[in-house]
Amino acid sequence: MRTHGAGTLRASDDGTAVTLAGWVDRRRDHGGVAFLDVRDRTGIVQVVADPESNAALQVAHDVRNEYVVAVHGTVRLRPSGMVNERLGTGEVEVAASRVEILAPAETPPFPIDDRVEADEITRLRHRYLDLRRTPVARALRMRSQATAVIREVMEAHGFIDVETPLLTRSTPEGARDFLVPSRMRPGAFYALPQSPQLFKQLLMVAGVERYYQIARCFRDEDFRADRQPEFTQLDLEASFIDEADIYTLVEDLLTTIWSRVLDVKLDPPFPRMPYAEAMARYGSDKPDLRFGMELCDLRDVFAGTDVGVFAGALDADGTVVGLCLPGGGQLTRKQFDGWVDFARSRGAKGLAWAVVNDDATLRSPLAKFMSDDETSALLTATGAEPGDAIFFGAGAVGATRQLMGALRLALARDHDLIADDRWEFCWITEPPVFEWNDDERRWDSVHHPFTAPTDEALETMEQTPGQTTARAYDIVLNGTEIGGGSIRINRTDVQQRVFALLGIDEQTAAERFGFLLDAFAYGAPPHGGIAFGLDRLVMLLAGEDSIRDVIAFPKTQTGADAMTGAPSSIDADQLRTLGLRTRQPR
RNA sequence: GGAGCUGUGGAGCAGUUAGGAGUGCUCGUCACCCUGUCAAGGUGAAGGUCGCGGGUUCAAAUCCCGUCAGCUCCGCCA
Repeated sequence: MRTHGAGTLRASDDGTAVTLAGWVDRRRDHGGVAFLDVRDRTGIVQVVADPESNAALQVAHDVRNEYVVAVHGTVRLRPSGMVNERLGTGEVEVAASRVEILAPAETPPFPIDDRVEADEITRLRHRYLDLRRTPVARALRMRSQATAVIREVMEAHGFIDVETPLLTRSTPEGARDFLVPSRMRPGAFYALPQSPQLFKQLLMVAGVERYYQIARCFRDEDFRADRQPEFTQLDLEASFIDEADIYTLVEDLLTTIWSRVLDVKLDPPFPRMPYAEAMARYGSDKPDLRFGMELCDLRDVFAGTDVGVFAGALDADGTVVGLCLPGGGQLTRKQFDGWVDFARSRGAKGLAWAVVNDDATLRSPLAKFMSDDETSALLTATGAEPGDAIFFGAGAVGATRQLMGALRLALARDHDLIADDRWEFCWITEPPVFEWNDDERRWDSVHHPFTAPTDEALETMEQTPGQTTARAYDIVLNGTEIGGGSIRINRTDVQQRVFALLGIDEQTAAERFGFLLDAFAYGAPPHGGIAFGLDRLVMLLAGEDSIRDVIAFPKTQTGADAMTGAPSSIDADQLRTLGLRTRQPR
């Protein structure tokens, strides 16, 4: 149907007879001559219809934006001085002998224009039009490139792609499941997988040794800019490996992706930071290392202080955390109040602040309670200079660090302190195995119940569950967790001890994971793996702020597909077939 | 479950703080004119339940209450 891509034509094609087909990106009609910018997936080229070919000119008068046309003509160099340097094809144009309308088009509900960002809901309702725009199309291509490189690298390392079921068994742990009713067994349900976790471990027992899959996963939880109910993981698992093997493999994979997709050279190995250190220095298990502003432990500075809130926190075995904002002395009282509100909205009782004066004294609501020794120790500890602001959080250790970590990010964003041209990868290692669930009064898994504790932690696991470190790792890029995994438990005795701590008795374990435990009885190799959030990875590659921008047909925050109208009600027959009845929603 | 922001011709915005006639800007659309534009240009025209419902008021896009939708965040996401 066509001989060339519109965007591929160059001066060297001068004189070539071509047939193009694509959409009319824009028409400029001068009456006696008309220009059509014709767009296809390769780009845009200018087509000229002039009186030398009256038939073409007549059709050109009739076409409108987004009409689908075929153009027969000849490539020629543009007259001197009329080169368009913003177009790859700017040196040439196609002199049309014939223009054929393949399909007319309504005026689109929003401009198909890279410069205009229409309302997101309008774009999603007509996603097929939104996808015509360059930025969105570019993200899809980048995603395809990334998955192509992933397959290449994984195959080169001897991994094989194995598909696992989408209709599987519900597991009450973790995220809420999406459920699918069974017609054959009314009242019974499949669950869509939250991840292929159990299957990939079974593949290890099966002797696959090296598995990977680009797998769709489903979690019925609330949305964020980087969370959709269905998303894609690069999932992998290998036998007879340890953490170092995973790090090497992943660093090779990511380095290759960045090199091939962005032509950016990364510099592995990536830094590794124990979880406890990340929490202490950044108040986050996914620190953004593109800027400094580390948290500052002020417990020593304020030991025995007269500042009431600090003393109260320290007496209760809590902490005082400082955070220095360079140049923050410029903030107005109202702005400081705004950050206090920020802290309160995140559940903190308050947030204190101080500005460092030129003479190294403090301007602060708390200044009159602080001794000179405390002030100078504070400046030394935080490294604050005159003109800087220091924020203080006080309270329970975990919550305070988390609050100050969130404040660190928000302040840096607000003051544009984040270098957006950097790729700061980081491994976060040895997170806790268990976390205390205060509501349920029990220990929960941080990762999942098959995560192996470190050898050292294993000895004291029962005495101090909260301090048990895991052979687990997350990989973080620019403050976004892009992947996480662990070395799994392959010894029955260890698995039983972990279940015991989690309050999962033998019978419950058998009901929920019996098939896995049975399998492990037949010779389970040491194994481990990792899963990447592919959407997040591509989001960062493409420089986007939301994974919706790298998913062809994403859902809105209430789980709706603005285009198809899903989820929709179903008719009574379908319900009857499945043995279901719906209740009137209130 | 909770907090915040947004909703004004087809698109993007201003107008809301301090109530006074659907007021304005840029683009698009339609008609006519136009032989070198590339965000073409010129002349003219059409196009509005100010998200929806209720309230206050002589009078509401503007104030109040409710509600819907979108987005961001907290909780949630082994």
